[in-house]
Amino acid sequence: MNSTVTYTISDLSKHFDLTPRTIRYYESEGLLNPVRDNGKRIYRERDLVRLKLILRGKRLGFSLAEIKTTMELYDTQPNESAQLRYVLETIESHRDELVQKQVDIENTLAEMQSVADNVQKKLNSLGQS
Amino acid sequence: MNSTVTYTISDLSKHFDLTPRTIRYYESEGLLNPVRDNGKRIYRERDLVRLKLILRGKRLGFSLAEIKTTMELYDTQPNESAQLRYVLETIESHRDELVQKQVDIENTLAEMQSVADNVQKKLNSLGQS
DNA sequence: CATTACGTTTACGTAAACGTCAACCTGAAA
DNA sequence: TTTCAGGTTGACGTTTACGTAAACGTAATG
Repeated sequence: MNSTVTYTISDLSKHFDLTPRTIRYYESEGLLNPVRDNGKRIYRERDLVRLKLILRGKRLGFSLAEIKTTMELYDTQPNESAQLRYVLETIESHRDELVQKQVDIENTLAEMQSVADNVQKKLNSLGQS
Repeated sequence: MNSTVTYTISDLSKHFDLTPRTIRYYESEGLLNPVRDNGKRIYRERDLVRLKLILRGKRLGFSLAEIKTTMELYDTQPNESAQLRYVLETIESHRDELVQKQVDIENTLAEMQSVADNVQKKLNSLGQS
């Protein structure tokens, strides 16, 4: 009972609201590699996961190249201690970058709230006149 | 006693680690507008603030066009209730987008931590053999 | 059996965000 | 006074992330 679920490119296209062109482009850049059935691309669960990672990376402002190297880093499981240490260092720097973004978001949200408050006050006083 | 602090383009260039070309580009796109002294650009506090906003926006993955319209939105103080309501709506949608990014970051950090834990375990067991 | 839907590759086009000259001006320092 | 460090405006080049169109294959459907 090997119920391997598969998807066509238009399945993914609809589900993630991407054009087929975009999905093929991600493959050409080495971010996806679906199997082929008579030339046609067949996507499996693994590709779905990768696509989600790509889109999340893009939402966070990372380039496809960055997303690729990151996924490769997390995929490969090295055995040499030097390599392992390198992975840890890279994760560390990625973490720092993400924490910086958190700070940026917090500050931006706070500023937005203050602007929104002012606008709301203006709206209230205007409706009351 | 009008102590108006000013900066040259290379001042900003060094302080923000940007090339002059980049700073001029931001101006050409309407994101900055320094005054001129005999043709030369003179930047004041207001420009510094704007530049910080630009860089923060970029760190969060926004385009220069988005950053521009956002800064304009927060700059202008409309008086019509329709306009005020529009500002509130826009802020709301920006907020949603930022909150989504927060979620993305939280999830990413969690996954990174789990990978780091595994790598660390591997490193420990390797050093112990 | 012709059409339609869906897929493929190849290739040129495009917008954004700068990099990289070239050719020029200008004020201060040697 | 020459020289040089720093500034200016074009203008063309480059990378990324796709859009778009052409030309073709294939499988199901009326």
